[in-house]
Amino acid sequence: MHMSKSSHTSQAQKIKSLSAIQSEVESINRIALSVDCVIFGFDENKLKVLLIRSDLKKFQGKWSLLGDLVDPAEELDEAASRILKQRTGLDDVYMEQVKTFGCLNRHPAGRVVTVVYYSLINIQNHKLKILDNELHWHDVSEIEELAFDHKQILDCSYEQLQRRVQEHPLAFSLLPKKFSLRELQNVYEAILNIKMDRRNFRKKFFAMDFLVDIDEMEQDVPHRPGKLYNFNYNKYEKKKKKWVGIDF
Amino acid sequence: MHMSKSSHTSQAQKIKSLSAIQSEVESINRIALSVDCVIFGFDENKLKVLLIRSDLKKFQGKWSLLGDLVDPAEELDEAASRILKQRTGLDDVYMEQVKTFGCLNRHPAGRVVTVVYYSLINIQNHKLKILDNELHWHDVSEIEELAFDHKQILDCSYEQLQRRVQEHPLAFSLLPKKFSLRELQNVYEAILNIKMDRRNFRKKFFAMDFLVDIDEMEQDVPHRPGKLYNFNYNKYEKKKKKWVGIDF
DNA sequence: GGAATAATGTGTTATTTTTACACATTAAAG
DNA sequence: CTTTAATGTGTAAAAATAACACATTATTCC
Repeated sequence: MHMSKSSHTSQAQKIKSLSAIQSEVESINRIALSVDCVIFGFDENKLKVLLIRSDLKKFQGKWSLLGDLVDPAEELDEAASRILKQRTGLDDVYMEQVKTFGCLNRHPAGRVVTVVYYSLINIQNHKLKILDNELHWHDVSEIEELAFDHKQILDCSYEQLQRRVQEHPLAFSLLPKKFSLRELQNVYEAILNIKMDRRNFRKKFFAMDFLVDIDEMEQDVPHRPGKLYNFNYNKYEKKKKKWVGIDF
Repeated sequence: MHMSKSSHTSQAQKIKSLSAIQSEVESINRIALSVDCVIFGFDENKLKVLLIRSDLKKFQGKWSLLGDLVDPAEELDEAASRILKQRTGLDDVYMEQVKTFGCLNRHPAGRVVTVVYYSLINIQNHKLKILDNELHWHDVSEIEELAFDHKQILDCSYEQLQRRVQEHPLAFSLLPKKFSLRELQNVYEAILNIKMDRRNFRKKFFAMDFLVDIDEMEQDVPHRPGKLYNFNYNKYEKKKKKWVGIDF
């Protein structure tokens, strides 16, 4: 970053002392910064997102993403983890920065720039431990309105998830460690909102060779049980693809 | 965004007045916010990036991206445009947000969170109008060290460009309106750092059917001149692909 | 002006990847 | 024991990608 405003006149080198910059940084040029978390889960064959009732009068009754102000002494990633932990009791989940939203009027309390993260959670393994403000899971496909600009944030995060899930092994973060191929396919179908051919889907994943047959079967399913698999992250890290190809 | 810190005890609905939030937003919780611009260009068959000498004593002699603090009354995108305009005189260029970097110690003057944008510029059409602080183009492949965390920011932006250029018609922003197929291929080869088959490349682009043969030839080239083409953005917008496919 | 040079322009074949599609098997439910 | 509903498996057609060579044209250099 480069802090001086150019004068447009001289081509000379301009040097500033650290203290000159510090006064700019410490002065009026500061802005409230928040982190918002879009927490995705998968249940009943649907993609879900975790919402609370907005605790702001202006948006009373509206649903809202989970967020909080960033402390000036706090890393962004840590703020995201903290919010997740504080609001849900959950820990150690997949997380990825999406984008930063900074519209002047996005927050009624004044200028608040927000850095958005999305998380992927396996709902079965991580039962919510805190339920303040009616915290619970909503179908992504049924959300029409949210507090603030959160609908726009959700849409953007969902689109990023759709893009990323096709090129990276994210789907497994939404499933238990042991899963059947049908469950895996259900995740893809829910996220991408398409139907896939079962045989081709199986062929594709077996060809990738990242699934480990753990020699167990589904339990307590109301139909013929399928085999269970693990995803082998080590193997993936070793042989993951280098892209290349133009396609638009 | 949701601002209260959860107490972890009650499951009741908690409501805050706007003024309560405002005091949080206006108080100590504010952070200096900057925008940094990674400005890519293409020249001599190489991908270039625009750098200045850091104007900060601590990094004297080091090269730096173009950036500035964001004014609390300024949109993020506008800050990025302003920086570009102020430092280079350039206007109306392709721009995309990359990511936000917020490490506690990334700036010697204290906590400065920076939102990174990259831009794509056609160097021929946009001659630099301001040359303060030795502003000029550097080969991306030859950059080894930069001020602040700017090397990391550059790497991240370059990787995003590599990913995006394969799925979106970005390459044309680096070229003049009229370009030859060879120039187009050179852009891809430079960005992706690979060699491509000339015949297959042509076949691919003709099949896409977004190139318009403008019935002109290259001028003043030291070899047989090639035909010139435009990119038809309208046609692209109409028939652009919806992805779908799992591949990692 | 003619020969040498260097890049443009073009088609076909082999390979790989993707898609489409049907039937026997197994366990649970009634 | 019969019915039901899901699992598990292979092949053939179609599409996309990769590999590959030669004639043409303008420039450059004698």
